[in-house]
Amino acid sequence: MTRTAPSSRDKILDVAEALFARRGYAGVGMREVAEVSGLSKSSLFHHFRGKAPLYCEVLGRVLCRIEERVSPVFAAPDAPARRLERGIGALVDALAEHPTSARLLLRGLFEDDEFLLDPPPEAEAAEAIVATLIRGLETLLREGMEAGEFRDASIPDTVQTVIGATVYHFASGDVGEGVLGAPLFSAEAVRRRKRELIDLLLHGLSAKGAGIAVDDTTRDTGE
Amino acid sequence: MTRTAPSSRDKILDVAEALFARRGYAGVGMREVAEVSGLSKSSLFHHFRGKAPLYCEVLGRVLCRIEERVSPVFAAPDAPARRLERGIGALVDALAEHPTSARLLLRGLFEDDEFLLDPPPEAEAAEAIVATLIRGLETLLREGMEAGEFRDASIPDTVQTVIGATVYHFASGDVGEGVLGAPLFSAEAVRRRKRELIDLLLHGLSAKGAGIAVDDTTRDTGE
DNA sequence: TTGACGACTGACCGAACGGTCGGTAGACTG
DNA sequence: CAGTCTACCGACCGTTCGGTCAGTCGTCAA
Repeated sequence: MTRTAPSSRDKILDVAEALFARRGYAGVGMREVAEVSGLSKSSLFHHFRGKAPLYCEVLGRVLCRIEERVSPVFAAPDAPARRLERGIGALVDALAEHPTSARLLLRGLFEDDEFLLDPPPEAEAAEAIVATLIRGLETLLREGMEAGEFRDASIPDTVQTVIGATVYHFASGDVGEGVLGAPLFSAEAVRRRKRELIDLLLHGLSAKGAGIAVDDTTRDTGE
Repeated sequence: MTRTAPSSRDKILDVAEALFARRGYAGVGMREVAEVSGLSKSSLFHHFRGKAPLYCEVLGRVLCRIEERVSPVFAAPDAPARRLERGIGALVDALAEHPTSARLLLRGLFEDDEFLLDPPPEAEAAEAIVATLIRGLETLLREGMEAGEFRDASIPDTVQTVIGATVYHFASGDVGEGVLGAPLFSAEAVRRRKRELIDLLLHGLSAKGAGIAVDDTTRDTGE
């Protein structure tokens, strides 16, 4: 793990991050990374053992940036509802800060199939961060329910919903901008996203009743 | 547009759907599709003009299956809340019916960058279906707000949340199963997902107040 | 019987892929 | 000044990519 002068190695990581986010692991060639980085292809193999380790390191960097912001909030001494609120805010901020992050994350989620056989050691660090973040959100929700702040919902499903509603949104690209009719990453759009998400979750998880009646009879149609 | 005997052409589409869902557009070669289909690679080019048109047709097929189930529900004469409830149910059922659908959709969302230049005509049909579904959900939400059933939330953001919470969930693969601690597509998991999603949305969008107070002072930290 | 047609194939093409290798230039150390 | 180390490069390897093409085979209408 030689620490090269930050310039070249970091430049490669930056370029690779942008390209992998746009076209995915299989869609990006080392030649292209080299070209955009202003280095020769051989030099990439000097800094990284191969394409897969490079990809995993890019993914790990993104996950670190997110964990740095989110984990402290989850671990704060506030009430669960307040922690959830600030956690969502921190997650949204983290995803909005680098427009590549959400796409990279979502793509990484899919593409770990290809790394299941022969996984580079860099992949473990990434997996660990994901696990930490998920566990943090789980315990936050559990504490909120035990404290009577949240109603009794399925914790795993709520975690999935939070991930989907945050990561998908900032990964949705042109489709998302079509829905919004405006840029995804403008300060205003990010602010609104944060507010809408928090409002929906705090309303939706509120222990005090007053939802809309649910029609149980039609719930299991289909399949 | 020659309608071949359904066997070979459909077999190719089935195989391509499974492979593209697992490894994405760039990650799948025509050779592999041919091999699994039990045909020679040349035969693929007899049935489809190339890789990109094949991919777009696969995507269109998936979107058709979903639209068939969801659109009638959106257009039903029920009250908005009831339509939303049944629409979510139909969407979840449609995504759960073929485990490849959600992944394909999400991947397709990312990869349309590569089709922006030289888009095959098959791509337009897919775009149109997406637009129809989104418009259906938008008008449903608008009507619900105008009728006083839903509180005044951002319609585009709510659409994004619904897409994220449904499509992401069923596309989340191993990560999702790790969160759930159980299979994603078991009848029980699908039933629970439907219930949790509907509960959260109907609670979260309810016009009758009673949410958890939101702390405005800490809302715009970060960035 | 013939001819047209759709389904299908094997051989082949140029380009791009990830990765290796031998070597060079410069900085730093003894 | 010799030895070493790091950053970097051009040339090259075997493989695989999407795609083309000439041609075979069976079917069916005239």
